[in-house]
Amino acid sequence: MTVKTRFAPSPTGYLHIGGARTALFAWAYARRHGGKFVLRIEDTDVERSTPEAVQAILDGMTWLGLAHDEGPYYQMQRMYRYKEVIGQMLAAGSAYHCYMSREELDALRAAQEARKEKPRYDGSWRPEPGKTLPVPPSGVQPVVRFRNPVDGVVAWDDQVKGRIEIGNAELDDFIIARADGTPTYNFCVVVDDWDMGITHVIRGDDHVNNTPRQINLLKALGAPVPLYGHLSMILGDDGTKLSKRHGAVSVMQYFEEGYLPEAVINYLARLGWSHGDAELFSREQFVQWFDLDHITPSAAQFNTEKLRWLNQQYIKAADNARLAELARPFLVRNNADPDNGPDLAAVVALVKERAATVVELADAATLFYRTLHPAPELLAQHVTPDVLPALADLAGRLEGIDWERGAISAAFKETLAAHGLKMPKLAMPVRVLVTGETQTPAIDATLALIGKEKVLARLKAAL
RNA sequence: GUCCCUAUCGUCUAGAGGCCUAGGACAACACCCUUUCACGGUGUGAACCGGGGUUCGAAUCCCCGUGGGGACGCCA
Repeated sequence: MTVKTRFAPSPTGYLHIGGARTALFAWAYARRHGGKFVLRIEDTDVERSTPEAVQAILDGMTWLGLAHDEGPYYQMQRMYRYKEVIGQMLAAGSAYHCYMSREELDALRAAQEARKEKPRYDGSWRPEPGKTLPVPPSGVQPVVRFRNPVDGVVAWDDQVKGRIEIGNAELDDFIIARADGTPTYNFCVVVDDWDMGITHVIRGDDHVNNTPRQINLLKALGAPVPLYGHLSMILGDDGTKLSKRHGAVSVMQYFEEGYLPEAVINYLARLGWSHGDAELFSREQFVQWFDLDHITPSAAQFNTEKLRWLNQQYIKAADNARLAELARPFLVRNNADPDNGPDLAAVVALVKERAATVVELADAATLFYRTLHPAPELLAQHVTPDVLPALADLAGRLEGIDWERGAISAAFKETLAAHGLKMPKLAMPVRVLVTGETQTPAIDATLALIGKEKVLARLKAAL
């Protein structure tokens, strides 16, 4: 049997971090077993589904590198199939028309809640042997309900949570087609998973309660029941449910904040899954290791600090030319022109050890492309009158050398020796004068990249 | 309210009855390295929710509490 998994988002918003992890796990499972990964867009909620959201989900998956082998399928394009199956179920008696109005239903639920009961449909229109059904009111479009078994339990061995059993007594006859004829979620999922030959349903655990209904439906249809694995939810940094408040709405936001997709993948993989003590591993390694047995059944809290650390590890290891291209737009945003100054890849090589994100990388690179004027208090603090002679001496020595790091370093050391100073005493004022900052890479390497002319001009301006 | 799931350092987690005086990682703190800031290195503090069982032995199995989460839609 070929493994087939699917990711089935509803296009009502962006691909958020929880959805991304679900997609990652479903993708990895298919890859791990040489199977297929299906993308299915569940757009039957016409009110809330948008083409923009579909695109956003596609973009997010692409950025993360989660390619699907089949699809995307769109449920709205499969209406003919759902209607066909509903017709069959009606004919077979496993589904029936229900004429209870919304108002009646609301009243029923309200009464049940008042009695502290679990709100559920009471089966008024459910056909039973020897039971006389009410007369269908005229002018009312009926919904179609599934005739759920009354007795027994539905059980499955959840691939992450273990065995789960739910009594049929807890379930009611849920609606599979609305009054306007459109099918509902639980029904479409079942028909799709069946038609598409899905073998492993890996999804969020908010679907645990839907699973028994879907299994009953599958059985009524004579369809095979796939294996289910329910992933617990991801909580925000503050331990509460993820929402817009946490700024983690869309995975693309991580792109905008300067995270590398491989870092996000690595982080997400470790959130709720583990392989011994392994923390830092490639996508390929992840696919080789991934299994359902080591998924944590409880909810996990998102930790931006750790994501940052991982991202930093990936930035340090990343190719300079690639990082340069990624940083370029952020440099431009900083009003720096990356084409007017030292080679960006060389700058990136120098600053990447002190950047946790591409944004920070660009920020650190900015001083190489823009004249930054030091704040007066920095000048007052570092460029004190007693270092002026040493600075003048240094400027003189720099003027006569070949402009490369080793020679610059030598000029510093000679100046230090001549004036009996320690490195920071001289390097800090130079740093402030030339870059406008107190935090830069090693001063000799920094000066080497900025260029002789600019360095000398800025130094002399202070003397 | 009913049903379902869940519970190890602040956080992510290792742990499948003895290998656990509970391991790793992020974060914190200290020290080292050092040309500022970082990086890197070394080290320290930090957890099995509570109570009952089962067992020679329980973080691991069972039960009951408690905390957290989810579901109970003509949403998905």
